[in-house]
Amino acid sequence: MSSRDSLLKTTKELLWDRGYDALSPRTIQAESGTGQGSFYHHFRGKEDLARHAVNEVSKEMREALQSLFATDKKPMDRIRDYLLNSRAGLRGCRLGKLAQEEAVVGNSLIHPIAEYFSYLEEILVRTLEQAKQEGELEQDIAVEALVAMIASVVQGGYVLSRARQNPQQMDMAVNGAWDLLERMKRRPSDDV
Amino acid sequence: MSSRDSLLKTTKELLWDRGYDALSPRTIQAESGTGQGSFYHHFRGKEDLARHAVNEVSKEMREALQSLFATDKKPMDRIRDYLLNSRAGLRGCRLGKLAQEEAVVGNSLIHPIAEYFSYLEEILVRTLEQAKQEGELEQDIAVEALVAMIASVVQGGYVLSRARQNPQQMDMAVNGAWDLLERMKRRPSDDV
DNA sequence: GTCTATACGATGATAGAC
DNA sequence: GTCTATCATCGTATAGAC
Repeated sequence: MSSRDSLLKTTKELLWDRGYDALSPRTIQAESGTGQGSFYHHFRGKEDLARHAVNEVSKEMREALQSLFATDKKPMDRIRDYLLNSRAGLRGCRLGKLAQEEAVVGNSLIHPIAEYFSYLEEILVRTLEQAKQEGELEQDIAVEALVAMIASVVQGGYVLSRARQNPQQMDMAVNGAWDLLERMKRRPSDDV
Repeated sequence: MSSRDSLLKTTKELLWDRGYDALSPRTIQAESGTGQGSFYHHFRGKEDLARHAVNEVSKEMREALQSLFATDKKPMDRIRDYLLNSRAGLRGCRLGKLAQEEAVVGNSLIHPIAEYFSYLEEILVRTLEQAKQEGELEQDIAVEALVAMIASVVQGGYVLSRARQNPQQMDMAVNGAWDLLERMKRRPSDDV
């Protein structure tokens, strides 16, 4: 692997665990086995490297979303698959965690992060609209709000898991959300 | 205000905005108008001061919860009040934000944070159980999961608001959650 | 209780040789 | 492309005078 790739790969991992502010060029160099020379030859500096890394993470996560939703399953089953997807609650969300840092908001780093959540919203809206059309979901549900709720439960699950140092908080949160959603699926008795 | 109080007050504010890691004794001194002498006279160091500050925040937030839930309203109305409570989405949760920092987890700071969320869980469980007893909520709902979902939606609302730099994400998330909960309230037709 | 002086490692980056 | 040397500044804390 080239020095550049090595720097990027290491930075992606370190960003996940320590965040942006607590990350130092020296640490990245040590972990990736590269030196000053490579670091500043390939990137303008810490922010530049981090931006490239976050861009990659954002892209990877959008692709993962896409393949998760690109199935023949019924809309609400895709929602269920998303919600109940396995997650490392204690480690936190690769992007959501960064959004909590002051040094990230008001920085170029926020854009690829916002882009991911924007895409998540888009794909969830599309899926729920389809669920409505196919009669899986009641017509009078406010889709935008429901989408924000679904995305929030996942992000909040990470926060609770970390705050309580208990990975199960994540599982309980998404299960609670799915429980409600499932009951919301149009009942036979509601048929027109 | 005494130097000690001034240090604590300033630290609580700075912790909210910048978090623990990005906070420096020098900054606290500058913002609070105190000097080295006062800082290290009243506290052992940065972590000690931060712990006192977070303890106070945790206590304040638990008291706020308590007074929010100490009403004669029906259980589900108290849940509604909690969910739809006004929140500064862009600023983030004073405690949830800290839980995302690596320097906080695995530190004495995590305890007052966990304590708050533990208390929140307790109070929500109690309220939902009461809602069941009073027939406001269907009997077969899993309370623990629902509670984790409610707490998560709030925390996730903060994350989404910051990630998208849009305070409305918080409002949409809690509204989406309340919308589902309201539909879950036991319908007249379900009466035994 | 508060002040100033001082210390030492870490941070983020530049300079120039190879 | 990569290395080593160097730098100004910040972060966290101690020492001792007042």
